[in-house]
Amino acid sequence: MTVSYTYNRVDRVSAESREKVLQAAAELGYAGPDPAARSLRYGNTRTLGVILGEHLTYAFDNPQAVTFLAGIAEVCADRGYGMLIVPIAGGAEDSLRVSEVAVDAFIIWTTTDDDPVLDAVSGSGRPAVIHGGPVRAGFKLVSIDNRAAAFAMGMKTFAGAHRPAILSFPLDSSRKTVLAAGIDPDTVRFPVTRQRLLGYRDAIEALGLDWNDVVVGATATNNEGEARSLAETMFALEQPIDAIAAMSDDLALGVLDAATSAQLTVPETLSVSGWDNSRASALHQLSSVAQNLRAQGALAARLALGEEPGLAPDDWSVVVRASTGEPATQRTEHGNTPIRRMGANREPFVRSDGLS
Amino acid sequence: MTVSYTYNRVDRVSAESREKVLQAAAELGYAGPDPAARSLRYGNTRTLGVILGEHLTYAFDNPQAVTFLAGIAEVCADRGYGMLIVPIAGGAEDSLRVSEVAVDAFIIWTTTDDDPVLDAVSGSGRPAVIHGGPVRAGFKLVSIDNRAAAFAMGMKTFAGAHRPAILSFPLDSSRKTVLAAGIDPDTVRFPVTRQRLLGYRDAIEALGLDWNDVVVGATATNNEGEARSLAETMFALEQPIDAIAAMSDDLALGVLDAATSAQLTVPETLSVSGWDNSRASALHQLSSVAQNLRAQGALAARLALGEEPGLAPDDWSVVVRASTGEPATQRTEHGNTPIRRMGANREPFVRSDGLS
DNA sequence: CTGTTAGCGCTTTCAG
DNA sequence: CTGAAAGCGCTAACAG
Repeated sequence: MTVSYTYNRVDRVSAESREKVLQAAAELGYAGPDPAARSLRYGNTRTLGVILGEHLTYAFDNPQAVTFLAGIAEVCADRGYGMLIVPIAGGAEDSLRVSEVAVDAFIIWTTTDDDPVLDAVSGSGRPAVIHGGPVRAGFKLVSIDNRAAAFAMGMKTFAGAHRPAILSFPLDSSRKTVLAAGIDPDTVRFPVTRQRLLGYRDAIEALGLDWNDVVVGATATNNEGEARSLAETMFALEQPIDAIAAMSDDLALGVLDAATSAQLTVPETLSVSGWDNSRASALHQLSSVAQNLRAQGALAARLALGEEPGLAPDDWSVVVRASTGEPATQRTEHGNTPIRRMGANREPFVRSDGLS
Repeated sequence: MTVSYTYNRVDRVSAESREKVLQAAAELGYAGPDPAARSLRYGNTRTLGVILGEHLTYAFDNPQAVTFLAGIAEVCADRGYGMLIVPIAGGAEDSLRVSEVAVDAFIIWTTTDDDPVLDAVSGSGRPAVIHGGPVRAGFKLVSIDNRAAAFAMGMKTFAGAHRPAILSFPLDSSRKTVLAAGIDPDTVRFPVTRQRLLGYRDAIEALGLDWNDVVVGATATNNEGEARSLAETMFALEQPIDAIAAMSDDLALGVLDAATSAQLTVPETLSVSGWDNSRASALHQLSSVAQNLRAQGALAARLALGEEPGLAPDDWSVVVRASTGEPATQRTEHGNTPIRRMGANREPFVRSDGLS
């Protein structure tokens, strides 16, 4: 039939025939080429698959993940690619769903080292870009150097402290709330969390403190309320905590709230820092690690599409505000770590090995 | 080949053959059935298409849209459906993209009455659910009664005011910033915005005020900073504004900020209300219209999947806090409007006609 | 400019 | 339990 040409090669069909075809289509209720048949024929789907954590719906509650998604969406909208959110629900059927999804490539929001979904992605044979970690053969990685950033922020947060503590994301998939000292970072299966713990430990040791004395509180979710109650527990310890580095601004805000209730002055009796430089962190004069998750999302999308982006998005920086005792609005740039260099000749913001 | 059975009807193939097939697959690098071919054969894709406003990336910056998405995601994760975000970029090619996308049904985040994307969805012949509006033959609608809710909140916000004003979403797709009196709501092409303006006008008239005196400020984006500067202009008018109903909490927070700078006391000299009952609205004692966008997202997804949900999500309510001059934390339930009744026999939270 | 043919990879009869 | 054949709807290549 000429009908295919009518829809695809407008120039290779006479206006007359074209009109006839369109008319017939209208009568028959034909809605144009079927996309599924098309992608079978073409061998591609013009769709990117996005895999969001252990359960899809957690991700939408997480402003960082949403920002990352916005970056992917930007590139997809520009290139005309669909963005297919894969229905991950934390069950055994997740792997099946990954292999049953019609996409050209995958983008994965950071997950545990041993998430079976990663095997399913490998098994699908399609290109994959992972954000944050874990590092995997065949997967491209988009990530800041979380360890270096945590180290830099740890140095600010813990400077002068005697009883430092860390407020962490969950340490394993059980997501149990934990409060303990001397946690071994290497036992943590979430690579981003692990790298940050390692970075904080680096700072503790650089400051001459003992890691085994450092209390780590891990919340079940990235939730301000939970952070507040953990902080309250920390303030009630025999030797009360005097510095807390939190892995998100939400957690840090919970700490600030608890500090207000406990009438602790920040930063004099308590130094606090967060992560991701949210609007709220600026509002509350909270020192925070800044990174451009939107740019990272866009980068991940470009890599997934097989583009070779020459320009890297900004790397991380430490934004120092009043909560860690330095003059407000001072901004210290970092990122010239051994792993990722800034400046004219900086390396591309991509790694496919070794970070973990 | 027996290979298909290996993957689909595990019971109809001997363990031995199955093993052989799997082994061969591994050697040949066969990654399992191709999803595109599968959906061609099955005639369905197990994927829901989501269309987000005039440009995809705006939506991710809009916490309300994100909450709605979370609701869709919840249902998709549960049912094993993919959630395909259609790459809408505000150009002529958007319609093409809609028809080229392999999905079983569409969910549309509210857009203008005449958005051509809607025609493309109609033309695709696939089921569609629209959130907020516009109302269209063949599309299911999930929406609160924005007019009734705006009326109820208008009555609280404008009570006792002499110079009321409204802070609105854009009035047309040009998204120009506007500040004018006596706007005719019926000229506004965004149905949600139109309904809310109509509701506020109903309140103005019920309070014996003149709509032609009511200043309407429309921001280009849902942005606190822009709201602040519009509010500042309003405060500098010959007869300064003494009540502002805003269509989002973000806008209302900008007003509160401007009020603080202008040393206006809230609610004594300025009454303010917002919309969507965000965390920040509670924090700042801002009266706000509450609706459960997450439940609406979930409902939209169930409808798109052809389910007939018996239970409707909660309807809207007016949450009165200190910013409109009533005792804090008092909560007035509404929703028993002519259009959508609450209570034991309430109508399903779905309409497919007439709201606009 | 138009019509025919083959085949993308799969699953589902239907026979063996 | 396994094999063969047909066809989902499309498009690229080739002939007319």
